[in-house]
Amino acid sequence: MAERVVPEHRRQRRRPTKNGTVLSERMIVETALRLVAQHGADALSVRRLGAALGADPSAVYRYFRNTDALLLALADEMVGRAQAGWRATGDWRTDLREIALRIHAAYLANPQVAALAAHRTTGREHETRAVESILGVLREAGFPDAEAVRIYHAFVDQALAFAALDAAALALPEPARAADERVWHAAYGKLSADTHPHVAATYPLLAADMRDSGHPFALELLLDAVGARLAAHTRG
Amino acid sequence: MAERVVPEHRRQRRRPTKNGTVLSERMIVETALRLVAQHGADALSVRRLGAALGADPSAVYRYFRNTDALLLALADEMVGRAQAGWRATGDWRTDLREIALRIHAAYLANPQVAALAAHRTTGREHETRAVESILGVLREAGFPDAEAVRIYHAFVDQALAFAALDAAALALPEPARAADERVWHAAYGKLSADTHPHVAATYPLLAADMRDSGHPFALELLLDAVGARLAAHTRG
DNA sequence: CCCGAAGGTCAAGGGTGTTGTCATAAGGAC
DNA sequence: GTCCTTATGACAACACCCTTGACCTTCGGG
Repeated sequence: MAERVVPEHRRQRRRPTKNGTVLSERMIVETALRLVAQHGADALSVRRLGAALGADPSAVYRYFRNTDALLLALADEMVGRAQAGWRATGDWRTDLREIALRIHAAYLANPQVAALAAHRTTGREHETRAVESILGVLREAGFPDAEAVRIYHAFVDQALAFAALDAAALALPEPARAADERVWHAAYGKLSADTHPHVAATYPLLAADMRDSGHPFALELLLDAVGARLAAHTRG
Repeated sequence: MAERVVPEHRRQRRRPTKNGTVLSERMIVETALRLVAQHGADALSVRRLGAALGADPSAVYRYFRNTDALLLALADEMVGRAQAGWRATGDWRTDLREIALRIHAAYLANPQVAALAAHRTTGREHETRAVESILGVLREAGFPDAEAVRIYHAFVDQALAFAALDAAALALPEPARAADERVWHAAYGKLSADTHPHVAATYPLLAADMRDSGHPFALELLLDAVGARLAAHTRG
């Protein structure tokens, strides 16, 4: 079949589909995100996407080489939405917290896509801008380059990892998700103090705490540690 | 079809398959892990599992209600392998570090399964024992219950989240994985100092650092922060 | 030794991504 | 305004997926 995909900026002809809609990369990405948001995780199939677009499924392959390419486009779109409107305040701690929370929120808004794409490196426009922003916050805070890079890496991976973890839990098919939640009461509530003394002693606190994400607190811990290092650098 | 699955401990009859093998829950779990380890992520299908077992694919459904139940069994097996032989030393920092690194290693040993199951709560034997161990380390270090629970949550979620993130990257089909790695040189190496000054200034450090996991350093940061809190508690 | 039923097998239904081929309309050339 | 090229949408088919209902064989308790 040779090469089917023509880069978006070089497209000239736009032949409408059978029922009149005119396709484009942008339109496909938006339709896919909407599709996944409205119906479950399993809704993202080329066939269903075709149906939602009012086109034959195979038409999608004129715009994306395969489903992986489509996924990367969806991922970068999410990163873009996470950054929309963000501006540095000059206070590194405020800025980093805001960035992490925005990433988390944007990913959770499309959990199905986030679960599939959070660990990918796209190198696309929105992603590179995010990297630039975070590095900027750290270097301007006063970290030497090597340390800024190490902290950047830990920080961004932690944000993405938690986003993926929480998104994956949300993206679960409903029966599995509900079952996982019940486990905290069903299994952990029944453990005996003889075999599991620490769980038994803290069970009510545990069941309550595990209902929410561990991300905000883990983020504060990371910021604490980063702050301590910064103090050491600026003192030294 | 009524209820097909008989709990393992109540099985009495064991009818051999057509080519002579005798099935069991344990054997299916081990075969599945081996299958996934040897061939890629996509190797885990009921059909292929049936073939590897020397049985009709549908025989698996006599042991697991569906593929999700099988996945949870695989997940708990991994948690069990992570803990095998672990014993507390009495030094909380050493113990927590060891637990996190073991989880990370065990999950990366079966990346395909880890990527699918790291965020699940099974409530099974190996998982509850791990929870007990971690809570024990924190409470015996001197944290009051409420704080121990919060730190437990952040700690374990961070370990699982990084394990899932790194596993997912490893589990990628080879072409996609290689492409993601190339991006750090191809895309980020070409960014201009005009538009991305911080990336341009740190690019060699960045490309080198991103080759490895951010987990070890993020873990040390978390342990630093936990240590600071512990000092505050024991002083107060 | 018999017989109930556990458990392996078979076949089918309804999904999936992907690709080779075909046909049609868009838009440049004249 | 007409023609021609070719981009692009449509169609059909392949090979795989999970799951289930019905069937049948063989195990093992009485």
